Amino acid sequence: MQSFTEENYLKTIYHLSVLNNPVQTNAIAERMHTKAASVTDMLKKLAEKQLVDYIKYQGVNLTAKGKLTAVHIVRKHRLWEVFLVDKLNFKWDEVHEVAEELEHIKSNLLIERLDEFLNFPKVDPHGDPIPDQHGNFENLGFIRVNQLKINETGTITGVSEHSSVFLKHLEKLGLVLGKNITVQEISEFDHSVELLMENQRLSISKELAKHILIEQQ
Amino acid sequence: MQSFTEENYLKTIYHLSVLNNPVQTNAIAERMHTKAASVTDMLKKLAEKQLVDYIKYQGVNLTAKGKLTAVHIVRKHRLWEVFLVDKLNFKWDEVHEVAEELEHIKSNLLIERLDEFLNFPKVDPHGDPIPDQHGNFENLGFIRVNQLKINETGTITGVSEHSSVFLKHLEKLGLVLGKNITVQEISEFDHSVELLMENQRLSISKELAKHILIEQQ
DNA sequence: TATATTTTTTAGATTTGTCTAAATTTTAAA
DNA sequence: TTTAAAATTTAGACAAATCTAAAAAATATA
Repeated sequence: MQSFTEENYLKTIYHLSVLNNPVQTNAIAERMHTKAASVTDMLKKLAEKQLVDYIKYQGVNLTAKGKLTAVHIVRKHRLWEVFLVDKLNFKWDEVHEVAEELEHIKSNLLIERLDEFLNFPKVDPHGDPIPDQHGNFENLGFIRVNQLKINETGTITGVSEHSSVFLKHLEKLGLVLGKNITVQEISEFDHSVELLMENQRLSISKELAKHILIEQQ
Repeated sequence: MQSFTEENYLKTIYHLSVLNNPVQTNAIAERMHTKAASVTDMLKKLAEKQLVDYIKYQGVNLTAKGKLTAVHIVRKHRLWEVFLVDKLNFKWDEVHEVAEELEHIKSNLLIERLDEFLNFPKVDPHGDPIPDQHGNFENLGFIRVNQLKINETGTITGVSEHSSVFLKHLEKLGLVLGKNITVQEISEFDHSVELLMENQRLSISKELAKHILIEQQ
């Protein structure tokens, strides 16, 4: 049985390991708003419990056991988000913080019944895939806007950043799920991306582009 | 903002104070499966935060502030129980432990939306009343036998459980509409209630007491 | 390659909630 | 009312998770 805190570390390592392997101490510290020294302490503890492979000064990778735990938390987080939006009429930028708490509730029966109640959703309100109870994702096939080349086109299907500032900003720009975009230009200076969306041009930073998931035609 | 642990202490004190005032250290320790010394430490802390009035060697009472906090947790607990039973098909004896976790989720929006989603229920699956967001219980024109304090008296005016086993059992005990009862004693062990009815003493379980509705004189 | 910078770890302290064992207060009994 | 028993508190220790400051290792730079 993991503590609330351990679960949060595993989840963070899981998310970061998509971008980079092994995951570095400072990256974890930054994302969790804590200090590198605290992270080191926890990594040792998680390594002892065989939840991560940890090499001093190098970083960590999740073990199979650690990954399974992390994916289960992600599953719970995303199912709760669907519940909040579909059943309780939360807006997609209001759900994250509450789901951060709900994801730690420890009942398998609860989560399987919730899944059933929600009709076995495959993606959460941000378009992120929901793993099944064995930790497997359905094949999703998305890429990120910053990975598109000039003149390539796609449909927005999700985001990979869930802070409300980010989501509000997107909404203000009209960059919401389902919209079609085409890349017009990519700045050599700061890699910002010029988009065409419904005959409107708009420019977004690389930072923003990175977190917009699209499906290509 | 209270911690998870503080909330559990407040809730326990709230429940115990229905039976006895002030609430004693050992009673809290027993109910929370902890030690008296730990309870003393926490009582000092809660007193400092003005959540309880604490007199050394005597016991504690909740302050208005403490009571409000406690009632809010009770509200959340009971609403979640309704959700689990009504929406996720939990049985009434499966809900308690999960609700013990869910009651600590800290979003007002969540709980008000949940209340709405459940259609503003007035009682939980065990027949216990659900306080509103201001901490008030609806005056239903009746209260339940388990809500009476020692030496209080009332007239049986109804029941909230209609299975024939239950009703037959009541009849056998002579607990029928119109009868006057007085509470003589409430067990600290199982909350069973010792009643005086027409000069006869009888003892009934808390479960039974909960489903007998009475009008007070 | 030597030096500077960044990253990470260690050492030691702090906070929260818990515990045991001993001391104190209250209550019950002789 | 004095003594015995029960309840409660204090003192001191411990585990979990965190922090700051200093030391050590890895990486980048000149």
